[in-house]
Order: sequence, then structure tokens, then C-alpha cells
Amino acid sequence: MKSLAQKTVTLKDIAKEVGISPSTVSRAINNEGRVSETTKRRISEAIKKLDYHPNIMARGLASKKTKSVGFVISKRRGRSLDRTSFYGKIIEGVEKEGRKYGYNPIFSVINEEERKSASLQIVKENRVDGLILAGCDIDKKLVLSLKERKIPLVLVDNHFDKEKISCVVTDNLNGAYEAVTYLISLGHKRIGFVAEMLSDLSFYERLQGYKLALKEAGLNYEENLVQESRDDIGYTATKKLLESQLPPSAIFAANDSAAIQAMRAIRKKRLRIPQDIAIVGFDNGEVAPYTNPPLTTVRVFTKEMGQIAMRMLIGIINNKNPLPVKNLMFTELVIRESCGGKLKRENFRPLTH
Amino acid sequence: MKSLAQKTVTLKDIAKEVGISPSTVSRAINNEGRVSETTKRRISEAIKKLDYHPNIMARGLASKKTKSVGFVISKRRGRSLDRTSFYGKIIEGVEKEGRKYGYNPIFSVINEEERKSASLQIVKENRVDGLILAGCDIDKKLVLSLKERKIPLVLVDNHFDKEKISCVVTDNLNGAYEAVTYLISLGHKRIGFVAEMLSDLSFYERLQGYKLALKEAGLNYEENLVQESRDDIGYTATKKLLESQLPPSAIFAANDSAAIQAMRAIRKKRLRIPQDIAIVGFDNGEVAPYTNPPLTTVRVFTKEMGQIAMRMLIGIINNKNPLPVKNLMFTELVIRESCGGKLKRENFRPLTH
DNA sequence: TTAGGATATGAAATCGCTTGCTCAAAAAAC
DNA sequence: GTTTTTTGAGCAAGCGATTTCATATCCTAA
Repeated sequence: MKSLAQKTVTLKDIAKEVGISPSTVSRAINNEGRVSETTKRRISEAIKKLDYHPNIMARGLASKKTKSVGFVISKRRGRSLDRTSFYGKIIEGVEKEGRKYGYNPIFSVINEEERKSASLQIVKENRVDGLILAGCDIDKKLVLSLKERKIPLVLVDNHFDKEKISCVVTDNLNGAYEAVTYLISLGHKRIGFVAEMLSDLSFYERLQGYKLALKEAGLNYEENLVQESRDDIGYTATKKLLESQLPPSAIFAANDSAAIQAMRAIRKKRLRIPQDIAIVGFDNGEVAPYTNPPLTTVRVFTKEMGQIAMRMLIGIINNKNPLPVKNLMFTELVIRESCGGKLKRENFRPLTH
Repeated sequence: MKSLAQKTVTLKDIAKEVGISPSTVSRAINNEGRVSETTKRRISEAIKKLDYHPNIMARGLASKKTKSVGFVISKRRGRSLDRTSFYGKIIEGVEKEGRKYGYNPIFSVINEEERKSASLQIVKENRVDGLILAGCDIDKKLVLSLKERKIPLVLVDNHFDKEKISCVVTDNLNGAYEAVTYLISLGHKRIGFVAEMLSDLSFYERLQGYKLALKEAGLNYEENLVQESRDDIGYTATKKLLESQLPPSAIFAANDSAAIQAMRAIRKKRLRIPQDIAIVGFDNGEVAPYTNPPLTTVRVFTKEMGQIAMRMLIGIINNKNPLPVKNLMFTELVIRESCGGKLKRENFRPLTH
């Protein structure tokens, strides 16, 4: 009826062109079984000549491999999809890496029905060879159900350590440690921590890094310097800090969004950044260079996370990765102007713990 | 070898269960040919009972339809992919709409080879039934080549009017008109226009809207109030405006990025926003609420553009859209604080041209 | 010289679904 | 009551690959 390709060139055509059987051509293409160098060459010449491209559908049907992977994200119930650019960067990496090996990512947002049934449409339909599940809103139940069915799986920006599923995550602990250490190196002794919510896994880990840095610098950890406010992403939390008896001279925000809200709260109090109070964020999102003043923050290598996740997934699909691996991505402190100090990264002390 | 589904239920199984031939089951599922209501019911019961899901690969092979579409973006040569969140929003809409009809989007970034050969891997491999090409970096050559091969096609945020290809684009003219009219309604008489480059189609259209608004308000169009600076996305352009004999009292930036650069230039000159100079952007990107002051800008309905594009594409694929259509998306002025005026949209005069 | 083992190739089944053709039975027309 | 349509369902041939098994050829070793 409606065919995309003008006049489809098939395996058979190549076989005919070379004067050989389709089986051999197939073997040559897939580099398996024995095919003499001579015929291999002639085949690849014919392929070029006729501009042949294997039909993915046919190949998929015969070999049970689709050469597609699902890139799956979830959105918080009720809310619209935030962190669009975060996911965008990840899938960019996924696509880039996948292309090298002939894999294509199918973009999918989990819907209510899939959440309930703990299964995914694209999996049921055999559309994909494996999945990349991105973001921390992915249900554990879903993940377990997929794992049980032996679907190749990689988590990005999420992990369930007990379940031993391959994942690639940001080294939140070190990232936070480095950020706070930086603040300390600028002379700050009272440093606040604000977050949207401490229950979120990433934010919790960042809090641990914060504690570690304080401890190592011999500073006391004060519980009331740590505040969260869910509804306004750290605005109220910051306000509380600023209005306390002994307000901090610096704030470490669990992410850039919280940092921005913190800045808003600080400005509201007519305090200056960084003169009166310094601030560091986390993520190095699109917004960071454009805040006023530009935000010093911890860079997360989003695109690279996507690439690595894809590479791992391909390994799993092809049984090359016998063991699940947790991949910790290093971070990088990006120094802008929200802490005043222009101290270069190289000059400040390295991780010691 | 490695199969995703545990024990694949096939059409045949359904047929056996009902005691009927596979052909009939297929017809029932696809709602074509004649099948009695009775057997239809029994079939759908069996489907539910055995949890059957058609195998996309097999279906694709037989019917030449993949039920996938390519979501294709390009990145400017050399540069990394900007506007991630823009594309993210679009594909979100594409996915949402596609899901209703069983279509999945395959995410793809055009690479150098594809650009050169004016063809796409996913098309050659018969992976997709059609394409959504997003962004204005898509080569015209590529588009024409695809069109010639009768690949169903929809452009998003881009159009080649002469080629009569279905597309969905922002109504840049009206959007700009509305923004500038708003500035005029606040009393501004000298309004500058800054852009990264005027050659860009969208920006050119916005310039036309700017001119229209001036004209309609009886204001003269002055060429030297329009400036572009490519390397710094409007920074130098703004600087030039501010240093001119008669600097403007307001600036309309061709997009949010330019607006941010303009703000930077304005701040550098120690001018206040909005007291000394007002500014309006275009896009309502992620950054807009977080600039200082928050940016008044023209909202573009990105996700909806994706939805509409997908709906159009599905129509084309199924021959339901006989004629190509250019879909103009209305915009909405989002009033924040960068113009000072808190004039509500409802109070200011409507489009009259 | 010949059996035995590599090595290269082919034939044919298969993957799961669609679809054109055929055909029987039921309904409608004559 | 026969002929013609209409309707519902089955047969079987693809779709374009992969893959198992068999086979032909060529070496090498006995």
C-alpha cells in the first residue's frame, strides 16, 4: 500500500547480485559463521551498490531483537513534567551512544495505567530490547516487575541498591562535599542546607556530603541549619534560616531550583549575594548562568550519564555484562559569582576522605 | 535466544483458544473485513484472558507499518544542542498524542553523515512510518529529499512555505505584535529590537510583528533601533542601542536568550530594569521566571505544538489529511516584572489588524 | 590414495502477523 | 423455488530477515 522506501532492496537482491544464497549474505552482514573474505567483500560491494539497508522489522521478527531501547521517564503524580532539560540531555546522550551500535531510543512517559499494572506497553508489544529508566519517580514496583521478567534494565539518576540493578547516578555525596568544602575554604563557618524535601534520595545523599564536609573541617553539625520546604522549593526554608538567632553566612541548596528560591528569599530580606550571604546550588542547570548573580553550582554530567547508561544497557542486552554495576558519576564545581570568591578549583584542597 | 516476554502469546494462540482461524482474529483486531459480533466478543475475551499483545515487529513486517515515528532534531554545526528543554517539551507532546493511537516516537539527532546524504538512518531501515522534524536547523535539502520519497512529514517550529509541507509553527508575527503593543501601551515611544541574528526565520517574523505594531501605533520605524549580534546573542547589539544618540526606553528581544544578554548589557551600563529601561523576551523558557527581575515574555505553547504535530502526522500516514496545512499557534503574553507595568493582559487593547 | 576434519555455502523452516482469494452458508432478489 | 448477493470464515502465500541442518569443496594426515 504505502511504502516508505521507493523500491525496497532486500537481502535476496544482494544475494542475487552476488550470485549467492541469502543465508550467506545474512551471515556476512552479521559477522557470524564463516564466510570467505572474497565473498564478504563482494557482498559489501553489492550492498553499497544497491544501497541496501536491512529491514529492522524483519530482522526483529526473526532474531527477536528490535535494536530499540525504551527511554522511560515518569512524572510526579499530578504535576507536569519538570526537569525537561535534564531528561533532554540524558536522552541526547542515550541517542548518541546508541547510534554507534545501531540502537534507537523510543521516548516514553509512563502513564497511569502502566503505573498501576507495573508494566510497560512498549515491553508488552516487544518493541524494545531493553529499558533505560530515568529519574527518581520510577516506581520500585515497576522496576522489580521488569527485573523479574528479565528485561535488560538500567536506571539513571535513581538506584535501588538492595535490588542490585545496574544504574548510573551522580556522586551526590562527593559533589556536596566538594561544594561545602569550597564554602568552608572561603571562610564560612555557619553554612545552611535547604532543600525541597529531604526524603528525596538525591537530596538525602547531598545532605550526607554536607555533613561529611563539616565534620572533616571540624565544624559542628547543627540540625536547625538544615531546612526543607516542599511547597515552595526551599523558599520558606531559607526564610526560616535567615530569621533564626544565628543565621548562616552561606547556604548550600540541594539543587539549583532550591538555590533560586533561596536567592529570592535572601533578596526579599534585603541581603546581598554574595556580600551578606553566599550560595551554592547543585545541577548546573540551564538557569544557573542567568541568575543574578550567576550561580556557583555543582555540575552534573547529564549527557554523559545517558551515554554511559546506554553503553551499559547494550552490554546487558548482549550478555556482555554479567554483573550489575552501580556507576557513580563524578561532579564538578562550577564557580560563578554567587559566593564572591573567585578561587579556582585547582587551588582548593582535594577530596581527602 | 533472549526473549523479553516470558512465553509469548501469539495470534495463533488466540485463534486456538476461540477455535477459529488466525486470519479472522487478525481481522477482528484490526477492525477490518467482516467478523460477526459474536466471534468478535469471544476473541476479545480470549485476548484479555491470555494477555495477548500483538508483536509489533511481525505486524510491521507484514503490514509495512511500524507504528513508530521519528522525532528528529538537528543541532547547529559545531555547537552542542541548545534549547534542550524546548525540544523536550515538544517530544513530550508528541509522545502523549502518539500514545492515544499506538504510535511511539523514536528520538533522533541528525548526524553529519545524514546531513550530507540528505537521508535518515531510521527511514532507510524502515523503522518509522513518518517523521516529525523539529527546529529550524533542519536542512531544506533533507526535507525535500524526504518529501520526494513520499515520507509522511511534519515540520515543527520551521516551515518552507513554497514547498507546501505540513507544519506547526508559532505565530511569531502576532506574538511580537502583541509584545510590542504592550510596551507601547505602557507609554514607550522608542523601542529597540535586538536579536542574535535577523536571518533566522523566526526572528525575522518577530521583527515583522515589531514593525507592524509600531506602524499601527503611528510610530516611526527606525532602522538603527534594530540590532543584531551573533556571537553574544544580543549583548553587543544592546550595548550599541544603549550607547546611541537617542537610546530606547524599552527593548524587545527576539527571544529569551537575547533578553538575558540584553539585561546583562543594561546592568553593565548601570541602568535599572524596568525603571530606566523595560524589556520583553520571547519563548517563556525555563529561565524566564528566574531572571532578575523576572522576565515579561511571550509564551509559546511548546508541548501543544508537539501534540498537534503528531496528530497531523498520523493523519498523513493514514491518508486522512489530503492537503498540507500550516498550523499557526497562538501565543500569550506573560507579564512579569521586567516592564514594570502590572497592566493585566485583559485590559490592554486587542489585535486589530 | 583416501579417510577425516575444516571451511564455505545452500536449502528450507521459522518468526508472528496481514491479506488476497476462495468458499460455504445465509439472506435477498427474482 | 431457484438464482444472486451478501456475509463470515479459512487457506495459504507472503513480508524480509535469521538460523539450523545438511552438503560440497578443499586440506591435511595417515
